[in-house]
Amino acid sequence: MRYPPEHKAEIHREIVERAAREFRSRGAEGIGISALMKRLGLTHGGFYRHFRSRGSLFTEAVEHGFGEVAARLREIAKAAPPGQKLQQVVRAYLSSEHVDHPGEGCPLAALCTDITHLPARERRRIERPLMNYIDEMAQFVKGSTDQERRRHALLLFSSMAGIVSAARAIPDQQAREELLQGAREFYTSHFDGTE
Amino acid sequence: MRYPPEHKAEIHREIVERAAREFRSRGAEGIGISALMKRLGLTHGGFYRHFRSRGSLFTEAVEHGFGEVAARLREIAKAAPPGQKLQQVVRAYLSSEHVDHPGEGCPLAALCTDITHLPARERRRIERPLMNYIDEMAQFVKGSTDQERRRHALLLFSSMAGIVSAARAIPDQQAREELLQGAREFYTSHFDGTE
DNA sequence: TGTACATCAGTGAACGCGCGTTCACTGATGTAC
DNA sequence: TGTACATCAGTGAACGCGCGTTCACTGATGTAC
Repeated sequence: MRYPPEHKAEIHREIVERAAREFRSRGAEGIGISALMKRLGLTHGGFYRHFRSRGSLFTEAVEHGFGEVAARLREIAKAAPPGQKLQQVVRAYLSSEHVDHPGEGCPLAALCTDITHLPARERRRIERPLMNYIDEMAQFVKGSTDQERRRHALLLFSSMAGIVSAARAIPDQQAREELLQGAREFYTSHFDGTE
Repeated sequence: MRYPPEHKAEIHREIVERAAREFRSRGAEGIGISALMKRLGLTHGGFYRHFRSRGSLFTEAVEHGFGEVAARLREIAKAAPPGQKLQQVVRAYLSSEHVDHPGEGCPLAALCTDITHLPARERRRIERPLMNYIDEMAQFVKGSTDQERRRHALLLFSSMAGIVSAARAIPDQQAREELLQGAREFYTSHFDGTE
């Protein structure tokens, strides 16, 4: 079959979006090419018209995930009353919503250990989108210079990713909610640069 | 061959110790039964005299890992001058030593996402050793009641696990060291209960 | 004391399965003439 | 305008491989008599 000229790019994007969701919620080994393509109504054979390999898709999916989360948090900050931008961002990040829906959440929280085990080449591809994400968040974080704000943002988001990961690992609902609640208070009071 | 009566328990322990190391440094899917047994000078067939399944070993290895790290940090606190216990513990946890040697480090930092994807039954088995670890660390953490210290300890160690994971994901050595340095200062100054 | 048998950690071939990847083929549409 | 051919995303069978798991067998030592 012949497809319209924009068709290929669209399918490519659909695969990446779906993969970004599935990898975050099930882990890097949690879904195969065949199952992934089936979810888009396609078969596995066509996959290699779009990607060099499964690993390449994983990297691209992680990159996409960082962009997606940055965009979401950007909107939340935009909609927040002045002086409450960081508070709202931290609340969204440390929400049980985020803990319960890894598929739409931060790749750092959902895939950090998988990223760690990536070949160096792939890991370097991820570095820039990660740093763009952090740099964008830096504007809401306290600090007297841009550099200091960036350092604080990396510290804050690495820590919060740890909180979200740990919350997901804790089966007890109450302990989980307590951790999130405590963390929200702690991080909003120590990193706010917008008040 | 017939082996001395304590032989089986010894081999069992050796497998768990080695698995705890390999899983932490390579991830839950990073090593197979065959390669693991070979590293102990054994063959894969005998594995099932010791464990019901690979998954069961993984859980046991994680449990072992928590005990191991708790013991190491306990010794560090013990050896620290009074008033510097938490500081030393945080320094050890947030050291580049820890970042560079996941195999001997905290399972929360090395395997959090793998733990998240465990079947509920296995995840619950891990809960107690994790909480024992946290509870033991709680004595060094600020707070006016035991409960508050425990809540702070969970917050602190989840956050620090996130820092260590993120540091491992960051290829740039300088950015990594900067993150660790900043985090050491931040967490020692905000959670110390021994000064 | 000697003999026959039981035990059981360990061995390594074999099995089954899933997965990433390849490849010959399809078929609707675009292009050349 | 019509005909022959090229294009290329997608299909699904097939391949190769690794891995978890099983199982018949080994053989040193313990136990029963």
